[in-house]
Amino acid sequence: MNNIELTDREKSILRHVIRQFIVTANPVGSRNISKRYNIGLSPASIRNIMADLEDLGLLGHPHTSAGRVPTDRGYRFYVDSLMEPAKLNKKELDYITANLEPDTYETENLLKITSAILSTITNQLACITYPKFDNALLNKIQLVRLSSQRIMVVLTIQSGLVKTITLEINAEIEDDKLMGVEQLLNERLAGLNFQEIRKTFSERIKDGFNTEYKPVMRVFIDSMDKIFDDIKINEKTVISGAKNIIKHPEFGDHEHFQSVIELIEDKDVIVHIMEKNKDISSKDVSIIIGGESEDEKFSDYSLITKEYNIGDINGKLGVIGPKRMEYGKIIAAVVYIAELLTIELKNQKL
Amino acid sequence: MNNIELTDREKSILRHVIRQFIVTANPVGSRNISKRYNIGLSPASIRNIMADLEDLGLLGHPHTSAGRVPTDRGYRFYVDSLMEPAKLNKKELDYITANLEPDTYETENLLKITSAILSTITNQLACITYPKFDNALLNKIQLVRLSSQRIMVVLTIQSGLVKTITLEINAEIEDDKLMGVEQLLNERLAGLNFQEIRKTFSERIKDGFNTEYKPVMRVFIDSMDKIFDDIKINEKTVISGAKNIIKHPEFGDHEHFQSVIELIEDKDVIVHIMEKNKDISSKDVSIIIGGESEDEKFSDYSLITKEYNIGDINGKLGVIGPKRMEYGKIIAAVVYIAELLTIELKNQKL
DNA sequence: AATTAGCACTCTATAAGATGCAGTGCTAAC
DNA sequence: GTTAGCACTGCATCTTATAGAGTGCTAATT
Repeated sequence: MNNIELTDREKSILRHVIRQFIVTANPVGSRNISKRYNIGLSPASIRNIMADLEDLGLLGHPHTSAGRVPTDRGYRFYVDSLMEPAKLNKKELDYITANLEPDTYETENLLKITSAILSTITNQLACITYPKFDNALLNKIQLVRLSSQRIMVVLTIQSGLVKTITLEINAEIEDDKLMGVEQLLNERLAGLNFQEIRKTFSERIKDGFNTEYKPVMRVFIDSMDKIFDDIKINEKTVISGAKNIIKHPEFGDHEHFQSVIELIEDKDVIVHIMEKNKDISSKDVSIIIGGESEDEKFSDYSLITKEYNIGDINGKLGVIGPKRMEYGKIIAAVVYIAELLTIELKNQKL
Repeated sequence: MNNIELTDREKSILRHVIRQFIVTANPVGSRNISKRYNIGLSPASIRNIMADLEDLGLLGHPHTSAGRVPTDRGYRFYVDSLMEPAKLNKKELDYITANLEPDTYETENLLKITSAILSTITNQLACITYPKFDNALLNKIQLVRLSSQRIMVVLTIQSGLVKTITLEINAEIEDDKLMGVEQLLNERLAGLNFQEIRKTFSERIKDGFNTEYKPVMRVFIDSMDKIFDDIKINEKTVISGAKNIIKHPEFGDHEHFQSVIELIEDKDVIVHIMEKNKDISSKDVSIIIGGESEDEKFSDYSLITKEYNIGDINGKLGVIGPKRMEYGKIIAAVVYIAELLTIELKNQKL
């Protein structure tokens, strides 16, 4: 995909420009580089190289007499070939351990806390999706009678997470019938994943349909989507840290400010971008830079995400910020927290 | 509390100033009023009256040669004595009916949708708290075995709402003991409210403590807070509509922008203010204007809230915006939606 | 006695210059 | 291939000028 060949000197200049721009947020000039790093080249030579890099589409100009600014392609090259990996420092690690205690919270709250931590450490927006139940393996179904006409369906999945759904039934159901249905459902569905159950539910239980259980089964058929459908991710996705991200100089004007608000309130854009590149080997960190997202609204941002796992199910967490972000550091943070979450949640008897 | 006596003429001028300021967001001058409303007074006379109103603390000046601006006291007088009640128009009513269908959602989602609607109609921030379980009357407790060492406690309250908590037990519990405990708990606790249960739990079940149920009972004692404690309101409170509120001219600069973000991300300020005036007859609309909140961070905002009820429990919903808001209209919206929610939720067999 | 016209004054917002600066691109010299 | 030199460009910032909206006070008017 990225078959650009650069000389060592070009790489060095490109790296300096991007590094410098990430730190200062100002277009980087030739003189600046020549002086700051004693690179053994005059500003004029650096200008020539910069011009070449611009021809290659790696750098750009805001206007004639401004310094150079990385393009999306420039960032991409930097991330793929130039950047050296970073590590979290002691202070950051301490902050995480001090604040993240997965076993003390219920899942939803854990997500909020994790997101807040990730955001604080990176000084960007953080987001985290609720784990997807699509691949969840059903351990068992239990039916609890709430009142004469309402039952609660309790689904336990292999990882130990529990999902409950309340069903309305327009008829009195005797206790023994309820237990019969419970047993039937368990026999037919236990061990399967939700996706599979959705596809083959009617088929699997159709013989139970012509028995005394019919009225209850009907309710289950009707509510199947509600019970086994995946959760609506963007309702459960947490995005936090607006107060961090708006301090960056790119959000000085009203327009960009508004764009942050939109990003946070309509989670669809972010969730969609996070979901999109699912075909990319899902264990790795995914990095999406500006226009690569193919979403106009996201063209000023970058997104770094990674999967985390809770037994049989998984979600994603990530960081969103202006393209001018410290990729190395943020990747380290995302990876660290995703892995921490995965390990801790595995140890936890959910 | 507000024993200011004004002449009709003063009232009229004050009303005009506030009305005008609410619409235009610019300090209102004497000439402006004299021309716009043919009030039969020259600018000079109006200036005299304005000066009087300023002495009374109802109006203020941003600087010497600017027009007048309402003070908190001015708004308060307006809201209490000057404003005439407004009604929602057909378009707004239609919008609400088209979007709010309480019986199709689970509670948490319903809150989100309600908040979004309220925000759209008023063009301000909307917020809504999860109903407080403090006064909830316990209907019954059910214990569901999730695995050998985990049980789910299902609490059904009178209104039909259900709360579930998962407990970890460090010992194998036989089925019959579980059922015995369930029965015991129901006998002792059903019909009481959560607050009462919290206070008297150990007392009420202490005789069950020296029986074969001891190990299970111990877990209940230890987890009592988790089970019967009130939900942490600010975790469940929904605030939405930032994209509406930031369009108002008062949020032109960075500082005010940041203040909105803080308000949304740290819900504590809002939740605290909403909770504070609970002693005021809780059925009525509550209006808090700027400094009346006694919170520095809230001094530029007003808050209009009302209670809504789901059977035995209740929450609050409200609108937050700059003090320069259309009080009449927003009160109408808050009242209407709170009542709609209450009625609809009553009809709903939860 | 209340109202109004007139006027000097104040503060702000906006536009228009003026100036400096950072940086480029090109050419010619090294 | 590299660098010095130079003309040029666009932006940011500061200053200054100007217009406008509004006040407060005083004196005239009703």
